[in-house]
Amino acid sequence: MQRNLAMQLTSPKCSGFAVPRPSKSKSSRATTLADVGRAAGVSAMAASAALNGTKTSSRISAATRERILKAAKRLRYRPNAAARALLQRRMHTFGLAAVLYDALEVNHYFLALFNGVLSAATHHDQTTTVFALHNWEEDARERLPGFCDGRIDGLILLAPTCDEETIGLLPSHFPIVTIHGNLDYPGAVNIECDDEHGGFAITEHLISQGHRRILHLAGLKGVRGTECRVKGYRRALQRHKIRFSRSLLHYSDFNQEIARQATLTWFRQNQGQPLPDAIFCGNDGMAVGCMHAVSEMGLRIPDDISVVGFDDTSLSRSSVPQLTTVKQPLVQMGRMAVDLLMRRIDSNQDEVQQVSPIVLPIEVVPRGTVGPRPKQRRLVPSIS
Amino acid sequence: MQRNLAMQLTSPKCSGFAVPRPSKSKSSRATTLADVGRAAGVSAMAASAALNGTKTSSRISAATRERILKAAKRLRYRPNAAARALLQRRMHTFGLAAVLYDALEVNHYFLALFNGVLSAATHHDQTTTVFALHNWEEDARERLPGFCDGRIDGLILLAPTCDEETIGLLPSHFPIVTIHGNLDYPGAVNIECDDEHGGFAITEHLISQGHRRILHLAGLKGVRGTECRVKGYRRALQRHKIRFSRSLLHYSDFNQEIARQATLTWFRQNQGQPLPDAIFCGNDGMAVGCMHAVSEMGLRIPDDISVVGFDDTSLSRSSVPQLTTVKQPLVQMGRMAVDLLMRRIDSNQDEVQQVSPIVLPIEVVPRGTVGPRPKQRRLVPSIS
DNA sequence: CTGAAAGCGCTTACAG
DNA sequence: CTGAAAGCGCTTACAG
Repeated sequence: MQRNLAMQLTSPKCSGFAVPRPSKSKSSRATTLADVGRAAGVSAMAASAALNGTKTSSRISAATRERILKAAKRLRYRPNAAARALLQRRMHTFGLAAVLYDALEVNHYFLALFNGVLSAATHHDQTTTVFALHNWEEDARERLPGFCDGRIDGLILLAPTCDEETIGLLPSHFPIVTIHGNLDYPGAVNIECDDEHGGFAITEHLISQGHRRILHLAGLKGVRGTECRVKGYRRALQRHKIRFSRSLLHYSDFNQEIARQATLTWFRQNQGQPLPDAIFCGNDGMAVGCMHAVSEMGLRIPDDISVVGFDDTSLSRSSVPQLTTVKQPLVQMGRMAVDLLMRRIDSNQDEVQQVSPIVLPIEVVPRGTVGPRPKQRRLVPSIS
Repeated sequence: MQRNLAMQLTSPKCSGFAVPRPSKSKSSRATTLADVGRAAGVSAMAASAALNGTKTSSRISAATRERILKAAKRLRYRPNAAARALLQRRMHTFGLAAVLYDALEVNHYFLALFNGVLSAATHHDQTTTVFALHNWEEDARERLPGFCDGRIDGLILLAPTCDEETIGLLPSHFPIVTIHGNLDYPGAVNIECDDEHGGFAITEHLISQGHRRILHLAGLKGVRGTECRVKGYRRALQRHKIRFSRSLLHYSDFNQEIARQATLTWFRQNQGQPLPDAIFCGNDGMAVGCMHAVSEMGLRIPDDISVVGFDDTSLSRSSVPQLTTVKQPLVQMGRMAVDLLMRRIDSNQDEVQQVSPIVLPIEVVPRGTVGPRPKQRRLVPSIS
């Protein structure tokens, strides 16, 4: 019991036991400021001043400074990051926490955001530490707080299903930015895109091609992004006087294989009904799964049926034919998350600055999976 | 001049200037061991002993220890990572350096390895810091050594084109593992897979389906992986008494769009020649680009022509039809890199332990893009 | 068996 | 204008 508590409290990395100091011999020890000073015949402090170019450096003569710089270069001196961090309370590193399913589409989505995050991090001279969580429930609650132990200065959460309790466990005032957060966490900025408008625009795009019987294969029920897209879908139907049919809204999950199965299931349940003109999928990975299912049933895309996705991840350009989809500016969102986080880290964390959530615009990207509405009405074929 | 040198020497994160200590008020300062001790009415050292469960903890009475644990929990105490690192010379973090093109296929390849790296890192209670490089030349040489300043305990390099000079710039004895390294760097373990056999096996697979006129759209010339695959391709032809034709070996690059263009170029240059039975592409992304080109020319896969890739990244399962390819155990390679690195970190770095490179087996994965050799001989169509 | 001190590597504020 | 000291938060070896 007491043991357990101790385990909980200590950082996971030492598993409750103090790690013995490794016996490194001199040869493998990194060069220190003292080494540089010794080599240049000055104190460590003088070396520090010369190398950092602080105002105190003015007192070091040009000749001495040159000697110091030369020694530092020769010895390949690098200021120790841990020592600096201890002093400055800054690791110049932030964390990126995400649940990385094995599933494709989450990866593609992650990859795009990650590109943005990394490029902005490099720009700010920060490094990025990735925390791969198993889920946003127990695992996040158990491990996330432990990461906020000085190894990172702030945290970006890809938090589609993160709840308020989890956020509450983190140190108060810890700089946090969420992307596609499921809630507006107090004190955290959220970045998302206009999902409702995305659902609206892509549905309207399909309607503009003559489609009227549009199946929406939606993402995971209850997730904010899913519900907003459904809302947009329904608004577009209403706007164009198409009656919403409950049988044309089918919830599934953001996963290629699950979406493939869900498509087959829907077709099985609706045998003999009129074939949908088009299928609007919750994201690109789902659309690819849906395309596989449609193709298995002997239907051609876009001749027999149109299919669209959401996100505009790299998947949409690798499918054959390429996928018509809704572009979320994912790379930009990743960059923005870093910029916002940097601002929060630099600012005084005590002034509670409630920033309103950032909502980015979306854009329909027409590619090859949408065609005109088929002339000939067909029924849903029976599945062997 | 002197300024420049100073800039070079200081860590990039502070850009040559000392960062002023941020004035954090007490409220946002993290709980320290002293705080815990004070709350429990003992010294910081006693608190440390109780929380760490070291042998010295035996001297702390059960009641006192419980008081300390309670205080620590109440105050949400987390041992400061920087302070620990300073003492232990361990950040419990390693770096993963890679050039992350915007191009698709490198990302897919990276993603698979990254999954393996992250899962093994979690298993070892380590965290992973990602260093995104622009290239393996100037950028790697300039920035990589600066990362070895104590913020990471070791480095995994995805180094397809890294040269020996770059490795030489890193601190000697710094634990390094390379994946698909282009050279055997002294002191670094390299992990790769049996590319030669992969090229051989997939070519033989095509031959077994009756194909004889096999175009090899190879990856970037000069990269070890590329050349090994070419070698395997040629060995398979030879084994089956098919004369190698220089016109059927076309070097390109590991990039979807470049491969698409290269395919079109090859077809343009070979108009009127017999159509290849099959195309063996340097990796999956190239295969997808090739599929797009082939499809643009009005040819069907696999009825008119077969296409195969290499790697078995997630791309191969998202194309329609799904791609026949060669499986590299990328996730496993990522895991293995971490395991090896951990062993190097834990071991005494002074004993130069030259480990022989690790070569993993490959496996042909038959999917939907390979069919029997078309009965009817066709010629390369002309491109509009 | 317990407490005070030393030290990891660095920088800053403070004596000389 | 320069040098020695203090301190970031922690742990370990060493006096009492």
